[in-house]
Amino acid sequence: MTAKAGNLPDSVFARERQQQIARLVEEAGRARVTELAGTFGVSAVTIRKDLLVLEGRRLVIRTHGGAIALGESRPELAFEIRERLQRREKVGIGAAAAARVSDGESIVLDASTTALYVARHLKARQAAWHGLTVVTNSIRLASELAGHPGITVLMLGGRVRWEALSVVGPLGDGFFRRVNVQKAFLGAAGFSIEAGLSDAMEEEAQIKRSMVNAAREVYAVVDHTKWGRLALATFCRTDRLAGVFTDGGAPAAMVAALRDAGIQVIEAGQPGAADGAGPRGDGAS
Amino acid sequence: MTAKAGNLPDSVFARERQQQIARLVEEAGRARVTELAGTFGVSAVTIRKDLLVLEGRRLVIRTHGGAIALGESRPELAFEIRERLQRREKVGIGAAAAARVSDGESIVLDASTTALYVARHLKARQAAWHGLTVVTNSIRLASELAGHPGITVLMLGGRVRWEALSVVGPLGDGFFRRVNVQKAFLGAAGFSIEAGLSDAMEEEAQIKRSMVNAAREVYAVVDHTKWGRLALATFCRTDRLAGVFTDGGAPAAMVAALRDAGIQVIEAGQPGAADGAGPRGDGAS
DNA sequence: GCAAAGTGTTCGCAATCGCAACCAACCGAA
DNA sequence: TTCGGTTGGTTGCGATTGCGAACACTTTGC
Repeated sequence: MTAKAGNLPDSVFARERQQQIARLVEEAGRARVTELAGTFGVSAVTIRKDLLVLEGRRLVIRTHGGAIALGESRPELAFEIRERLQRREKVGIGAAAAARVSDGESIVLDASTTALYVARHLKARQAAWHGLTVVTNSIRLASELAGHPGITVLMLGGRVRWEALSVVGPLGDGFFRRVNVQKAFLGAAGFSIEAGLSDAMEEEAQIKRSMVNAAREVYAVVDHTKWGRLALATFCRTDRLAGVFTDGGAPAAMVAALRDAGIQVIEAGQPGAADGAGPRGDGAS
Repeated sequence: MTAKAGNLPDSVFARERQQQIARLVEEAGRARVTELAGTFGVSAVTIRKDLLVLEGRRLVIRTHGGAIALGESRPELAFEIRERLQRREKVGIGAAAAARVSDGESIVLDASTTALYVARHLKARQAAWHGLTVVTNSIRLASELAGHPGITVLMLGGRVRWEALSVVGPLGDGFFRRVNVQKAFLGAAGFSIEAGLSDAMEEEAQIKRSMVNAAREVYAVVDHTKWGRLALATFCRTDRLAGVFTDGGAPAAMVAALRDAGIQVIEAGQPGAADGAGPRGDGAS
C-alpha cells in the first residue's frame, strides 16, 4: 500500500514538523515515537530521524521509545546527549585505550565524553587494579570512577563549567608540579596534522595544555568525525603525540601520514565504513 | 501478572524511572526493591537492574533488599534511620543559612550533607543571583549547583573520597592563596564548646581547617544531634566561630554559653512551612 | 531522464522486561 | 554450633518492542 494518500504536499515541511515536535516535547516533558507518528501522520522511522536531528541540536534527549525534554538547569542530561553521539565508536576507542593502561601507572583523562568511555572500560577490567591513579578535570568521570578498588582518583581544582561538568581555570595550576603522570588520554573537538588537537573552548584547551605538559606520553582519543576538523584553540601539536586511538572511519591518508611520522594509530572496532564526507554533526567533544 | 496489556498508563521510560528512583532514594535516604517495584509497577528484577545502573554512576549504594543514599560519613548503619529523620532539620538549617548569603559574596561550603541543603536553598531563591561565588570540595554539591545562573562554582583539587564524594588532601593547598571568601558554612560530626567543631576523618578535617583559615566568618551548620559530641579531629575552635545554625533541639545551656561569648546562634524554625520550597526542583514531569 | 530530498518498508539486531531456576545471605530454632 | 527456612540476588531464556541500515517509492527541480 504505497501511495500515502493525499500526501499534503504543501502542509508540513520536515523542519516545521521538527519544530513542533520540539515544542511538544518541551511542553509535555516527554513524548513517544508512536504518539508522534500518529499525531503527524508519518511513520515511526521519520519521527526517529526527526528526533535524531533534534538531539543533534541539543533540543531533546532520545530514550528508548521516545524522547524527553532537556530541562535547562540539568547539566547531567545535557551531558547524556554527547555521551551517546557516536557511541559505538567511542566504546571501541575506550576499550582500546584502556587496554594500554597497566597497574601502577598514573594517567590523565580529560573531561571529554570519549575519555569517559576510557574510564568505564578501566572499571570493567576483569582483574582488579593495583595502584592505578587517574587524574582528571571531569566531575562526571571522577564520580563514576571513585571508589573503584585499586583506583585512586585525583581531581584538579578550578572553576566549574556546567556545560561539560568539567573544571577549568588557573586555580589548579600548581597541581602538576606535584603529580607526575605517564600517559594522558585526551579528547578533542578537532584533529588535523597541521594544527594538532584543538578544542572549541579556550579554557578547556588551557587545562589540556597543562595535561600535555605533565604527561610523558600523550594519546588522542578521537572518533572519525573529528579528523580534519579545526576548532578554536590548539592544545597539542601533532608531533607531541605518542598515539591516536580512533575508529575505522579515519581518513587513510592522514593515518598513513601519522604512521610515517612514527605515531601509533590504533583503529578500534569494526572496519567501519566509507567515511567519505564525515557526518558533520556539530561538535561533540 | 505481566499486565503488559495496554496498561502502561504513563509509560515511564527506563531513564526517567531511574532518575526518579535516584530522587526517591535521595530524599528518603533509602528504598527497598519491593517498594520500588510496586511504585513503578515493574518487577523486582527490573528495579535491581536500574539500581545497578545508578550504582555505576555513584548515585546510590546498593544493599541487600534495596539501596541507600550516599550521604556523609556512615560509620554506623544503625543511625541511618535517624539520618532520615534529621532531614527536616537540615532543610531548616539550610534555609536559614542560605538566607544570610547576599549577592556579590564568596562563600565556602564543605562536603557535608547539611551544606548540601544550604546549596539547594541557594538554588531555590526567588530572586536571581548576581555574582555569587561558591567554593566547595564536594563533588555532589558542585554538580548540583553548576549552571545555576549567577552562581560561580569553584572546586578544590585533590584526592577523591568516594564515601562522601568529596575532595581531600594537600594537592589543592595553594587554592586559598588566590581566593578570598567572606563566609564559610561548615558541617561537622561533633560540636562542643571546649573542642569546637570536629570531624570523624582527619583528611576532611584537614581541608576544613584550610577553609576556616581562608574565611573571614565561619558558620557552623549542625543539627542538634551533633551538640556535645566529639569526633576524632577538631578543625575549628569555638571562639573562631561567627555563628552557629542549628535546629530547635540544641541544649539551652550551650546556646546560652555561646551567646555570652558573642557567637550568634540561629535556631531554625520548626519544620513546617520552612521547607516549603522544595529544594529539589528538577522533577521531570 | 537524472539527481536530490523526503518518506515508507523490510529485515537483522539491540534494549527492555519478566519469569524461572539457581545461588547467597540472613534468621530462628534445636 | 548446625540445621533448615525465608528472603533477596543473580543468571539464562524468551517475548516484545524499538532501533538502525539498506533499499524502494514519490515528488520536485534541472
